[in-house]
Amino acid sequence: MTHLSVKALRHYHQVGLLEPARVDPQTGYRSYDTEQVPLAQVIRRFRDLDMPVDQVKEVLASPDVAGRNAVISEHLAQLSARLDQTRAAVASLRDLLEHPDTHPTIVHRSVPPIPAVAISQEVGTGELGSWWTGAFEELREYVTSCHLRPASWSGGVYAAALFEQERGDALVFIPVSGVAEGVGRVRPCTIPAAELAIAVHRGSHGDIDRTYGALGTYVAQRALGVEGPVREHYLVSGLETSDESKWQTEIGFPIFQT
Amino acid sequence: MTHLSVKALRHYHQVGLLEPARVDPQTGYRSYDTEQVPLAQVIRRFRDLDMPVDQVKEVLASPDVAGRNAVISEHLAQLSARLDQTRAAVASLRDLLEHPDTHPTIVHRSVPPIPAVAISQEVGTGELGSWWTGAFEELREYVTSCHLRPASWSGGVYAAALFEQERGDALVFIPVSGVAEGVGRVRPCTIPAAELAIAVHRGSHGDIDRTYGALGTYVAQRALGVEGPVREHYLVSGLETSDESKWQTEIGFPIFQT
DNA sequence: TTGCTCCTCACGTCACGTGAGGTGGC
DNA sequence: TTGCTCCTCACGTCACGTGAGGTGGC
Repeated sequence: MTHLSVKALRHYHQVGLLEPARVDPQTGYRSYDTEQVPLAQVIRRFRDLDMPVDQVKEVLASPDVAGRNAVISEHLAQLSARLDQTRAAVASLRDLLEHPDTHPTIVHRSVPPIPAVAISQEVGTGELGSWWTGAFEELREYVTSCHLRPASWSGGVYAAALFEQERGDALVFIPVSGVAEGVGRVRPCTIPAAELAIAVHRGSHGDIDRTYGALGTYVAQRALGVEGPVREHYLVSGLETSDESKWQTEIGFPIFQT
Repeated sequence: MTHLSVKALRHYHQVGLLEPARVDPQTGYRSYDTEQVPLAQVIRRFRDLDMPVDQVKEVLASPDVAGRNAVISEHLAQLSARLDQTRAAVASLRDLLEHPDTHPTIVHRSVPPIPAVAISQEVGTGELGSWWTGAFEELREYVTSCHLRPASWSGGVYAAALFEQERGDALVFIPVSGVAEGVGRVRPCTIPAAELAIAVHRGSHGDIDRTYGALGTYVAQRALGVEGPVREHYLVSGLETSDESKWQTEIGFPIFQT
């Protein structure tokens, strides 16, 4: 009747998602009422949308329609985001296979210490995107409210662990001078001086690994050492335009002669 | 450089997807060459598209571009199919929440034995869709090549195990008379007589469970017994139009008085 | 000598599917 | 008495992530 398998029904019983109307105490046989059919159908649809069982329970438990719709909308937004990501991955794969030998120009640059305001935190790669957006929103609000003028490009500083362990220290900053104290998560700081090997990545961050790979190959082949976190400067980013093909990201590997 | 985590690299080593260029026999330390970076980037993209590791191995192992592209295309087709399915599930969920009390009209009908040509097999629900399409293509080809005229609607007969155990006997048929022997998978047979409770499902098969649920509720509330496989008749189906909203499927539960 | 990095197990994740082995009711 | 259906464990799936515990090289 519901196109749920027997195994699924047993599982839903076990996790408390859909309880049988009666369970025979002698034999353990499960019985359901016809009134449970619509509920089962709703559950099946949520599961078809890959909504986790716990989240389905939440939706069914929330008594008000508003709260229920919020959970549903959030899940649909996640589906839509995954869809965008898939589309980007397809484009990125196609580009990689069609133009395998695209190499960016790499230059060396000494950067001095930069006074800035920054937000930093240990984050996982999964949440990095939303953290990045939220942090820059807060930074910009702070800079605007203090009538400060950015002295240069916004940037980020990312620990190696973030890439290697999927979790590590991230810091985003806007260069400004003369700030004594911060507000909220915003803190004044100085981005340390560094010797950088730099390349500009154009386009979506979905294939930013190509430029990372080119830089890494460059320093490995020249027997340069890499020490410290990677630096990024956002020449054009999601803060300016949602057209990802216009994005430009400067990537800097901190190097030293070995 | 590749945005693959250390854990992922170790895993890819273990399953033989990406072997380190050198492994120190003393310490077990893995070393990679810069030439492996592009390969790692391709792997990352396939995995971003949820291509199973074994399939990625297949793609990378296939020496000719044609075979490689075939595997890729097949995977992209699967992605696209899943996307359609998701879209359908969203529409189906919305419809269920907005119109929870839609009930089809249910009638009783005695059907006589029907001579037909059929293809039958034990199948899983996962492969049912493509099996169905392929089987009907073969049946139609047979009917056309023998200059037979269908005597009524095409149909299907589905064992309960197919719904309850995700795997069971399925049979699809085209009613024709006077066939002595089959070709390929096609076999002449007689669809047995039955007493049916019938409802017509309109629209995509994505929410055909609603009509199944309505029929099941109907027979349960009238204390009718259900015995034998479910019957479907395809009044309008994917064989006639790809516009799923136009589909009409007659569903018959075989009943008896208790 | 002390961190740091790399390593190897072993186990957890998530929603069931897959058997194995057993029992009640017709 | 014989199938049939329902049950309960226990384990497998898939691609890693998460610790625990240990070691080599600077």
